[in-house]
Amino acid sequence: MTEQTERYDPKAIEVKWQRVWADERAFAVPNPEPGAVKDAGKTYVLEMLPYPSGELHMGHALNYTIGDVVTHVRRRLGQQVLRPMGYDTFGLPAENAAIKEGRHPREVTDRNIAAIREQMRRMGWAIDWDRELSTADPAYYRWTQWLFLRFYERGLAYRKEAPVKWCPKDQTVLANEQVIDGHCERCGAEVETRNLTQWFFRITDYADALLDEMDLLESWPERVLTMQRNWIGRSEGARVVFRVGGSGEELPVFTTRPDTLFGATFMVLAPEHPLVESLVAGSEHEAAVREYVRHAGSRTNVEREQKEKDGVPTGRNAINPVNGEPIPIWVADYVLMEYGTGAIMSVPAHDERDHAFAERYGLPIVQVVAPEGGPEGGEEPKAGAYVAHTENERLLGSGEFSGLSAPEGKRAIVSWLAARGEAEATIGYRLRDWGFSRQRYWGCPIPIVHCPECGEVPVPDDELPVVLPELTDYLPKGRSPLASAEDWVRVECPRCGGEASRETDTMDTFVDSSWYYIRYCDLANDEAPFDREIADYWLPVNQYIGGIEHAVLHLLYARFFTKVMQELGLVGFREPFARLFNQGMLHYQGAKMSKSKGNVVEPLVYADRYGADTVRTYALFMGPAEEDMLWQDAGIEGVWRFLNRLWRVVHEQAGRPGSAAGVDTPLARKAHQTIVKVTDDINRRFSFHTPIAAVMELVNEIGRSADDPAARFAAETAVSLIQPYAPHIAEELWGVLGGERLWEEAWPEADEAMLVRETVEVVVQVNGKVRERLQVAAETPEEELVSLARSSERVQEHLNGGEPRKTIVVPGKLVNFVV
RNA sequence: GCCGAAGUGGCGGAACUGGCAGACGCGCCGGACUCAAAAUCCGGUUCCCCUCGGGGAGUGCGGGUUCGAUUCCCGCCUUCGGCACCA
Repeated sequence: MTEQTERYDPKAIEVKWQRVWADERAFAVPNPEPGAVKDAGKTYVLEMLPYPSGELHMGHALNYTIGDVVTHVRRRLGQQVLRPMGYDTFGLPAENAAIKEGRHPREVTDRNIAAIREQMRRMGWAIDWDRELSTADPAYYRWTQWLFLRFYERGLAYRKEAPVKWCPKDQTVLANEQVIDGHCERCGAEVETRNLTQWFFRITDYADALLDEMDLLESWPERVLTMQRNWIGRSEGARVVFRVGGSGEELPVFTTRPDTLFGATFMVLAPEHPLVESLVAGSEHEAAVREYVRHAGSRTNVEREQKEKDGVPTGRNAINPVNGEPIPIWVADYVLMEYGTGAIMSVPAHDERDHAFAERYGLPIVQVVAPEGGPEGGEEPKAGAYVAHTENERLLGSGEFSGLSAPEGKRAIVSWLAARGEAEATIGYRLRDWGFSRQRYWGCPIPIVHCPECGEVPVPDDELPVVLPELTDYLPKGRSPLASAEDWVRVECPRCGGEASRETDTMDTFVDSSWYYIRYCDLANDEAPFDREIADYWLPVNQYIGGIEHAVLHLLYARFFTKVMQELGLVGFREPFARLFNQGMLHYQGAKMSKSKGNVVEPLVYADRYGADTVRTYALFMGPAEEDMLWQDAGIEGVWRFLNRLWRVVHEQAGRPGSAAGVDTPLARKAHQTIVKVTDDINRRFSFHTPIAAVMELVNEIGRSADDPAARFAAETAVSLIQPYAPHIAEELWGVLGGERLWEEAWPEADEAMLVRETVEVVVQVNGKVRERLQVAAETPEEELVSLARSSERVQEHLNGGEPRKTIVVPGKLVNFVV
């Protein structure tokens, strides 16, 4: 063997094997025959698809390498693994990238997709390249539009005027989920609230299903479920009807604390509340209220939250239904029109915000609930006492309800009022309908025609897709760029044939990605988005992998879409992703790795230097993949050295006879233990970094005991186990050892016989202090164990020749003499 | 404020069911090879004390359970993440 062939040259071998995999379509998997029974042997492994807004960054490398390890291991365990790839082409990320370059988004995304595809091949990921899609492909978005029409028919997609979030920089409406702390998720600009006519999906109808059906999920990170629960924000309470004094007009409020109704001392309306104007019309308060409402409207959401609470009185009263008492009605912008009814009953003794407001304006504070052991029933609560809500509170000063516990009080008061038609138990949600229309060019057109005669008319299915017109000037202008494509906009009304115009807003990119995971199953279908039988065969996705940033975006939307598709009879499952894995964020040079911070690490730069195998292995060796990880340039060197060591060790063993059958040496045992450890870590614990350490340990051991009769077997084991991480070098070394097509070899199984421990270690203590450790036969009987332990010199020394007062024996683990 | 996660060497991190804390890697120290260097290989590396046999302390802090706790329980502290004028 020459010096040349012995040097590890990742570039050469990686190109070589990637070509083999491409030529053989090594990771393609066929669809089932019609009528095929879904069996346990199928697996769908999916990673969130990339935006083609740039090139691959290390976050992608981590994401897709996790999926790759899962894919390889499951394939080698004999499963049929579907593992496709696509591009989330439409949307702001890609369009903004195109604007920056001054080119057309189609051109930029086509180029980026080509680059990303090439980079993915260079990373050697085991992708079924026959199943590749782009959401901006008319053959794909035709079905996005088709699905929209099905939602529309059911009233689940609708248009209305509503206060919506507007990003002044990106010049488009955003979904609530795309607003982070009052700022645009993409560009960071502070968002405004505008009243606009927009398209919405009725996701709020599915709030309970989205919560309750979390039970159907096999394994999702708790933090994602918590985030979704928080986002949906279900709270049980009651709608209670107050009436305006004098007019008797109804003024319903939503409250989660009906037990405190007797403590309501004033009422507050949001400035946007429709009744505000009529309440003050013609009164001495009119001018001041109008001025307040106007001023509140000009404040940004952030200002509204940060300032001290302020408000103005209307001079009118509301009648508290529990006791008929009149309480003043105020207008204040700490009450939000979007939540509940836009009006609240204020209980300053039991709500922090109401308390602050009451203090400022000298409004009465009446305590009506107290913790158990606090003030007794009849006792007058101290004026100004503010009591925070706790679990075991009792009602006081609440008429006939005094003495009840808070939960009992809630139920009793609500049913008492409900009997008079003045209250009903209701549930409030934080979740709003998903506003999905965008005033941007680069998105899926909404297949609706506006006709002066017929109103909104859906585009007939057979006219789909409504193709996005090619515009040279597509820049955002605050209104939809599509409106300037006059020839495209002008259209015959599908219903009456009269002159009509197309909808010019486009869909949010999250609509495109809400169903892509099903399209992969049946990519070529041009009669339906997918065949139900095929979809039901592959889905739900067995293992979904992606970043935490989509916890309340994509992951919530996709769950919603799936539920609707199931109700439409399109699929037979309610949840799209059975198991979810969120990889952590990467940190580098003291900050989260991100483009904006300019500290991104590009996988291909490192792949050029060390090879893709080193990058892949290091990406997972950094630490637990579900936690944030620190990229260290020195760390990747360690993996590079490991692969070189593996290379050398295997070549040393290549000339030796292969079999390990019947060989029982320390190294053979080590190899078997490593198999168990690696298999267990990947399959049971879903841990990807410790297996690498285990293989490193094995390789070190082989290097130290190259003459062990099992050394060659141990080397084979190491190659086989590292294959999911470093498939190219593993393939090459497998060849050196005389094998071929390792990617199709069975995953190694440990020989049970090698793992039986004939001896166990027993800890011997005197008075709880460890004095000796004995290796004894596993089946040593108790008495023998005790006498063995007692005969130890070191133990006798501490027993001082005396008899132990007590002896504790845990077979196989411990003998403790208590003196 | 509410909810969730996490605190282990100089660093990233191991430790499965309560049983030798610090696997593996980085860094550092020493050695081999070399004219020399790089690369590679071998050994050492939690801290303190030491008569070089060993002894003591140690997994954020304080308690508890246990023969035995990084692991289980109670109470704190700190950090990170999510939600938050949501009534």
